[in-house]
Amino acid sequence: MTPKRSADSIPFLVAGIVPDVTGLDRVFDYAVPEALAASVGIGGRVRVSLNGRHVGGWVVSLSAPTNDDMKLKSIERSSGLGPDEEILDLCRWASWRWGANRLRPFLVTASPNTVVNRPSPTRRTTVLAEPVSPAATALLAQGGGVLRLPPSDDHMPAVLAAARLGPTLVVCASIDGARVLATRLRRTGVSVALMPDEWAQARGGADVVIGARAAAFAPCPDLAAAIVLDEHEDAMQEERVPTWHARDVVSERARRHGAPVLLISPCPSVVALEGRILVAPPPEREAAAWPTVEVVDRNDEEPWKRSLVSAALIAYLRDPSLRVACVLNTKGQAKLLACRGCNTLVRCEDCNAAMGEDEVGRLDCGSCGATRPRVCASCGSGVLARLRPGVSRLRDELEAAAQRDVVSVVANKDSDVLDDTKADVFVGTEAVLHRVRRLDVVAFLDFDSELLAPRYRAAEQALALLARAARVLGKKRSGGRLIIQTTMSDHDVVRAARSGNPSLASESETSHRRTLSLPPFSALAVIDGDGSNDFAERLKAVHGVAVSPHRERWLVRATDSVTLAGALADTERPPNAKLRIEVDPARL
DNA sequence: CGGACAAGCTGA
DNA sequence: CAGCTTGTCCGG
Repeated sequence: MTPKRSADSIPFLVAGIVPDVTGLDRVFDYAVPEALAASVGIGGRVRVSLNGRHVGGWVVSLSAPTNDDMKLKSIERSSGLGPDEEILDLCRWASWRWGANRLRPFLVTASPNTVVNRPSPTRRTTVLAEPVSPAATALLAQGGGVLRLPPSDDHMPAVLAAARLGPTLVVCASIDGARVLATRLRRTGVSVALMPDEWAQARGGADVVIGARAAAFAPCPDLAAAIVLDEHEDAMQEERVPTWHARDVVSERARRHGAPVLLISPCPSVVALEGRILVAPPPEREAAAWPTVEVVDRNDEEPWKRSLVSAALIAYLRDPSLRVACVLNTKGQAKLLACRGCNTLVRCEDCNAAMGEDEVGRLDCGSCGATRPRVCASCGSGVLARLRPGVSRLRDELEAAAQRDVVSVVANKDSDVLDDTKADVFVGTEAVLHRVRRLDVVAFLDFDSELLAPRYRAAEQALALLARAARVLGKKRSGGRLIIQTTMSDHDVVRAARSGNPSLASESETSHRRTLSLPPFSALAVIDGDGSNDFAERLKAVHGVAVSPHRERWLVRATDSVTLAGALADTERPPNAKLRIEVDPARL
């Protein structure tokens, strides 16, 4: 459409602009001067003057001017490329899907970190590198699905299978993982754009565009296939609102292109599995690809006497030929309580999760929010014992047991390098799995606290933790040992790891979620902030949506994510509300 | 978000 | 009533 220019004061084109200003997510109209008409396109980044200050922004629409547009301010200049029209539309979808009501956070994610004025020309090759995964090839031919690859299996053959189809988007759980894979892919002659730094090359058309979560919004012209590696990882979901998930963004994006998606994981989430084909290796091969798992049953001792340093563990600690990591997650979890009278662990009567103690001395379920008096449910005794030692005491205890130096590995500081040559025994949070190399034994000292964590995804996250350890240890024949200390040796997650068959966990988790109507059998959102009471009241009227109070906030449960997103988008927000809407909450 | 402006509070 | 804080509105 060629706009008419009847007078000099009527702009050549009118651009809808989203300013790059947090807290201000509205579209403002600006005139596109004829001189900029060639360099300003949809999704492009521009500088504009807004209310007396110069700010960046994105062009989200272009239209012919009307007579009302005579007094519009003009765009000052172009400041490079942003998302193309398709990605812009994907941003709109994601904004709707995660109840964001604003576009800016997605536009930031979809834009390069530096000014990119033109795409970098990239050599497009025919990918012929070997080896190619036959399972991945077959699954891609069926339109994609979930590929369960054991923890220490190489991802390259699956990525190469996808790259044979044409331009492929690969989303990894970490930027480090993406970097390693990018380097290996380049060695095979494939052209690779590593996000976020090589945005211009991605836009120019690389064979493989690869990066961490944000790469879900990376340019990838003529997308032919997409892969999400380690779909089960928490890092796949943005932790701030809008809490978008790379799996869901990539799936929607590929669907729009008719491109197949592979969700690859040693322990796929039940959300990933729902409605998708699952391909797993033959059971014997998969079992062999997990390390040897040894379960130390902690039921043998009375709960308050139980040491985290079991006799079985001591044997490994004392073997000077073994490098041992002891994992104890202490971050943000309630202390476990047990009854001194009958040894029963204190659990919620409604949802079975472990209960903690609140400030007023009542028992408090971190999972469903129920509370009850501080009394054992099975024997009525009020004498409860806390089951958690301090980490420094634990280090001393381990050192005494090991009769050699024990290094405690603290949370990931900026210095990712840890001198892991000074000792052979380590203790710390799961960070030890990322920061210590060459381990022979990984011991989860208190796996109950993972299995009973007050989050509805606790079981999946517990298995994810075991998978991470399994990746460090390698296959059974490499001799690594995974030790799980727990009172719940029959738990499906423990059985799944021990038998190297994640279906044992995912099948029971699926039926559990179905029974409790949790995702993927419903869609959840948690709402709080100013105006949330009014907003929740209005949501109650929407068909297919249930609203209930949950720990000082509102829990919204809908039949599915489309209903949920529709309800959140169509329900009027109170004026001046400062709502915080967390769709698909990672923990609940 | 950040600037403009109005309304409310305080102390001399 | 100047000087300051707090709240509300608005941007093209």
